[in-house]
Amino acid sequence: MDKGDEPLNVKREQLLDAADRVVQREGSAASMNLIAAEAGITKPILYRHFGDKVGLYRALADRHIDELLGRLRAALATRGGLQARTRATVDAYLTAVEQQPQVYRFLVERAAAEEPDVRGQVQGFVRRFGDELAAGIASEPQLQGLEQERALVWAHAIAGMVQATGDWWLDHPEVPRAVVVDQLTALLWQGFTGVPERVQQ
Amino acid sequence: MDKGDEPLNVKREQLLDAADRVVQREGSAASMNLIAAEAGITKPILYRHFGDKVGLYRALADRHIDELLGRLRAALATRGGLQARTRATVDAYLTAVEQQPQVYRFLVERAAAEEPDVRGQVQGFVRRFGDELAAGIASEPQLQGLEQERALVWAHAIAGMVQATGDWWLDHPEVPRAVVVDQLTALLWQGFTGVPERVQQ
DNA sequence: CTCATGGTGTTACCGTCGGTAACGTCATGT
DNA sequence: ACATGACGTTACCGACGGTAACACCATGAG
Repeated sequence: MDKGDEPLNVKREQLLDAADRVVQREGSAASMNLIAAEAGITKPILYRHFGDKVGLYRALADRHIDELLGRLRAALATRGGLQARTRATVDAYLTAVEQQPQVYRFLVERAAAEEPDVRGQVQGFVRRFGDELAAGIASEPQLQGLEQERALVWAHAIAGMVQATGDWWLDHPEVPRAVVVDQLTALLWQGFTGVPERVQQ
Repeated sequence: MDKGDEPLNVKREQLLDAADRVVQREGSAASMNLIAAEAGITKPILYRHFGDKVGLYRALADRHIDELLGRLRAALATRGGLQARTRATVDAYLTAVEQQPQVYRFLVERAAAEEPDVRGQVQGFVRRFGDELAAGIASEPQLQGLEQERALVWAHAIAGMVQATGDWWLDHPEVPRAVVVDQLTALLWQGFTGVPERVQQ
């Protein structure tokens, strides 16, 4: 569903652009009125295009999610061993956090928490990342021993782990990204087993 | 701070009890009016006691957080090897999720997302769990090789991992808790290293 | 006895939010 | 000429978070 009619979605994209600007500027104070004003119009048009607020938020989130998910997919599909690809994926995620913190916050906080009632519908960004990751893990040659259930649990665990670390890192920018990536990769790779020796950075 | 004046906090606790009931019953639709009505009073009294909405939410969250954090601390301090204690802690967390899903949702969704502006103040539940965990990891005899920075990153990573898995599990109750616990422990313990063999459940 | 204090409670109001009804305008193609 | 439909408006609604103003007791001190 939601294919892409050519003439209709022109305006729609403009509205989303405006909404994006407001979110970027106002953060969580982005209201329908503000967004409409930014777009140079008034509320009802917004509602005709997106139904309601979560509709707009979802549309807004989908754009970024699709792009970020694409980057993560690409990182996961690079050449190299599983460890290197794990590292690349984690790095891609944290790079996104670093480059657009406001957008990132919107994705994990608003788009996820704004719809606690319609649960099961959009699931927020991390959830989609987790589902995606589960498929990746399940089809990983090196991990063929995994039963599907484990792949699911692990995928969502890993997604949440990277997300929480990203959140924490937002408030601790003094730690270089490479360090965080290294430590996450190490944890993912060896867990507590490989603990005493220093990470080979 | 926030010690505990004896006569004053009697009413306060009653109000928090009422708020608790509303949150349990209404979920995210818990408004100040509803809470006041549940307590048999009107809004302004609520505001005199808690300042504003996030004040109430914080007081409400703190009760549960303190209790849950206590249980996690206890699990982390049981006798046994690090692995067994890791498992116990993960299990304690997921047990809380299982027993009071509504409260748990409130802790991670509302209390965390309700105050995106006052960031750095309460930080939500998972954040506090992460900080606590960092101290635990740092003082762990078996993990003395860890630099402090790594302990921090790992702690928040692990906290987020368990939290995200808990969230996911809320929507997949068909998976037994023990299975989730086992798989999380395995991931934490060995990471991808120990992957091909089945978990010894 | 009086009177200030401080906690408990109320009603009535404010601005803002998400959302909608009703009404116009202006191209388009038949 | 006329229906269609997208684009746009103003004006309104109920509910929310939050506050001002006022009232009702107890207490204890002068």
